[in-house]
Parts: sequence; C-alpha cells; structure tokens
Amino acid sequence: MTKFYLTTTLPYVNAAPHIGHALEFFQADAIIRFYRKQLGVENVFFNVGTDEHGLKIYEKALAENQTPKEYADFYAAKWQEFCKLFNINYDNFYRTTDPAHYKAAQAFWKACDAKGDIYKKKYEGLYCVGCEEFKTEKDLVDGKCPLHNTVPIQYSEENYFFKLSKYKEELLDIYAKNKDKLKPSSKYDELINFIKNIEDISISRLKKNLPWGIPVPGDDAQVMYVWFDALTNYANAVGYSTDEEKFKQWWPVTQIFGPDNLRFQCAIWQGMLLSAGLEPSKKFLCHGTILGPDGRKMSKTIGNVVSPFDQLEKFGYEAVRFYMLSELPTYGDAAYLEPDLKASFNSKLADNFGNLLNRVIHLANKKEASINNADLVEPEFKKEVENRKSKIENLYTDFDIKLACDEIFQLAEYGNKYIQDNAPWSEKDSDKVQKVLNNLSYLISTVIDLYEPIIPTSCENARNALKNNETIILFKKFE
RNA sequence: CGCGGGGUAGAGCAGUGGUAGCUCGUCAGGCUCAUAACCUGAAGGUCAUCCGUUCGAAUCGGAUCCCCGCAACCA
Repeated sequence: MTKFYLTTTLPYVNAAPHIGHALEFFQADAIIRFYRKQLGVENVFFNVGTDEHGLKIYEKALAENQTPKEYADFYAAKWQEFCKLFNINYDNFYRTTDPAHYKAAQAFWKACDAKGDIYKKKYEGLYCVGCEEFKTEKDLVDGKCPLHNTVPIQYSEENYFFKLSKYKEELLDIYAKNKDKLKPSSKYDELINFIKNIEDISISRLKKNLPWGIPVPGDDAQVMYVWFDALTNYANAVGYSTDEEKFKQWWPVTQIFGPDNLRFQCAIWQGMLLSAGLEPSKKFLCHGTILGPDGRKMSKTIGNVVSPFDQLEKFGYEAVRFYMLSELPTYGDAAYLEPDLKASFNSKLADNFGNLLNRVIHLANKKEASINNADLVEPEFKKEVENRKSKIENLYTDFDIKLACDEIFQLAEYGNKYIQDNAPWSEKDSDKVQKVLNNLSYLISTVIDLYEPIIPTSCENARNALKNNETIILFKKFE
C-alpha cells in the first residue's frame, strides 16, 4: 500500500502564530485530509511541531525570568491550541525538547560522523544571534548584520562542521533528474544557484556560551546548532534510529514550507540526509507569503498585520481557511483582503454550493422525491460528474489546491445550471423530477467529498443534511 | 551591475509557443424551487514598454521602466 507522509516546518517558538503559519498549516491539513480519503487514514502521516532550541530562545527565556524549557512549554502549548482552534488534524506533534528527540538527533549526528562528514575547525567569526548564523565581513553593512541591523558577536570557537560541500554534485544531480521535486518550478533556479555556491556549515556551539541545545555525542563541551537538531525531526518523527520498520514504511517525506526555508529544507537538510545514508525528501512545496491588505509585507510598524486569531473570531475558521486555500494562489505571494474573503465565501459557498444543497432538498421534500440513490443516477450525468471529479482529484494530487477549489466551484455551478435547465419545480412528470433531483443529490455528495479537505466541518453538516433531507442554511452570508 | 519575486479586463488571480481565461463587480434579460439566491447574454484587456527568435509569443531571448521582499515579529 502506498504511504504518504507530510510535514510542515517546525515553527520556532519565540512568537505567537501568525497568519502565514495559518496558511502553511491549512495547506498541509487540506492535503493530508485529501490523502486520508484516497489512501485511508492508516496510510497517511501528518507531522507538525515546534523548534525549541537555540540562542534566541535561551535569551528570551532569561529575559522573562524563565527556564528555556518553561518558555518552550508555554509556546508549544500555544501552538497546540492554535492547531485545535483551526482544526489542524495532525498525527504527531513533534517537540525538539522531547528526550526522544535528543537521542534521535544524536543518532543522526553519529551517522554523519561515521561517514566522515563531521570535522572540528577553529572558527573566528562574527555571529548574528538573529540569524543564528556566522557572518563574514562582506555580509555586513557598517559592521552590522543587514538582516537584523545588529552588531554580531565576536566568537572565537572551535566548532564542528558538516561537509555539506561534499554533497554539492550529488544534490545538483538529484535536482537535475527530478525537476518536479520542487513546487513551484519558479524557485528551481534560485535553489540551484544556492547549491552551486554551497559551503560547509558549522553545526555546533560551545556549551558554555549556549547551554540550551542538544549535547554533541562524545563532546560535553559542545551542543548542536539548532538548525541541525531541528531538521532531523522529519526523519525522527517516523522512527529514524528507533524503529526501522516504521521508518521504512513512511520515508521519504513530503515537505511544505515558506520561501525563507528553501535553502534549509532543499539543500542543507538534503545534504544531511545523503550523509546519513537516507533517501532525499520526496517532494517540496514552497508556498508564498501573505502580504498585508496594502500588498506589502506585514509589519507592525506599518500596522498592516493580520492576526489569525482576530480573523478566526471575526469569520470563523472555515471562512478564513476557505479564503486562504481557494482564493489566494497556492504558491505565490498574495495580499490578505477581508472584502475578498467575504465575497468569495458569500458567492462560492453560500450562493453557489449552500444554496444548491438547500434548493435540492427543499424540492425533494416538496415533490416527495426520493434522492441519494447512487445506482439510479443517469449514466450520462454520472459520467460528467465523474470526469470532473477525477480532474479535481488530479489537481489535489499535484498539490494545486486553489485550482482544485476552482474546479469544485465549477462543479457546483454545473449543478445550478442543470437544475435551472431541467426546472423540476414546474415539471409534471414525477419520474423526471425524481431523476433530476436524484442526479443532483449525487452531484452534491461529490462536491461535499471534494470540499471536505478544505472545509471539513461544513461538509459533515452538509452530508448529514443531505442524508436526512433536512433543509439547512449551511453557510450564513457575511454582511 | 548584491539577491529574489512580480507587472494579464474595475478588483483578485489562472494561463511556460497555436484563435486571451476564471471568480467578484457592472449592465440587460429570464426564472421563481432556494440563503434578494439561480440561469442566459453583454460591456470591459494592443497580456508594462521596446527590440529580437519563430510560420506563430502573455508564454522563449535581450534591453528599458515600474512595484514588492531581503531591519524587527516571521512562512
């Protein structure tokens, strides 16, 4: 049986979830719900979690008079709450402070080390805490990190390095042979460019400077660089180093992440996998950035930040989710516009889909027609619905969520056209009425199935209403 | 020449070589089962500009102009 394993990136626990996270989680959750339907729940695995080490967290925790662990616990709980509020139905919530993660990350380290890919090097450099990264003089502008506008800390350390450069050719080869590994293809050149200039990376820090990390195996003076330990989670989550059978079943992973993660997920992490002797990730989905209503990047200074919690309160999780999945481009940047959210909800869900459901049930009750009999659906009608359905399923399979939504909308619209053309309300022949309404009930149940990954709660309500011939207002329109 | 994304109907977007599409909005008509919903038709674009490749370009190449991201929160 085919297995499907999907993971989001693990958000760094130094801030509350924002609308961009919501996008990533929505997309992942929609994809996973689709695959659960296709393959069965036992054949899909959905991993999310939190990244909880590193200097930034250490410093923030100290500033708030907490231990780093307390600080991380607080935020991890917040993220779990976030998932609950937005109905993100994960199979596993991974925390990098989990003791099991320590072991697995160390096992991963040892595997790379055994391959001869980890070496010690004295490093004198400027470290930017914001980036969690060493900088060279030419990275700096006026002695400051251009990304964070801060003066980097002068470090002189002997650290462990990972021979990432060793895998340059192999990585290039992998991508040359699998150009569709990364979606969207527009990111491909950027990635190749990065890999061509790839260098070995520092993967540890001195423990006396940074106690908040996973100990390097066999060297108590050092802890792993946060990125190194965090990335291994994708493998560890499905049993790397602890349950080989399980791991074999699920690996390789499909990953979804934002544009800033491209190099980490597609280059560095893939190099680590090669070193550890594991298969590279199966597929990468790189979503876009949600911009403020003014079309610019969200910023507190400008004041164009959209909060997922505010949106939830205002519109409910499904309207927000529907808007972000069906209206915004799946892979491009897009502005978050509340008027568009309302308009798309009103027209596509309430007027188109909800209203169709309502009028069909109304008519069926009024005309005493029995519906929901899939065997009696007219072949030609059935064929039309099935054709559209398989087209939509293909779009889902290719992770083109927005395009799939467009087609589902068209299918419901087809139902509205059909009922209009056949006008069962003025039809005298009760057999004909019966047929038309039964056909429509079949179409509606197909729409319900196809929309379910996007708006699960409403689809369940719709299914119940259809089954019990209850007329309901499925979607209440926004003012 | 720092890196990258983008400029397609009033708005938001699809569309990577073959007669310009979708949703919303607007206008006109129809229907009346339904959440003032539904259906039909129409108006509206020289696909940023220029040059080139091609039988043929929104789509490929070059140049130019403009917008956006690459400081903090952060996908």
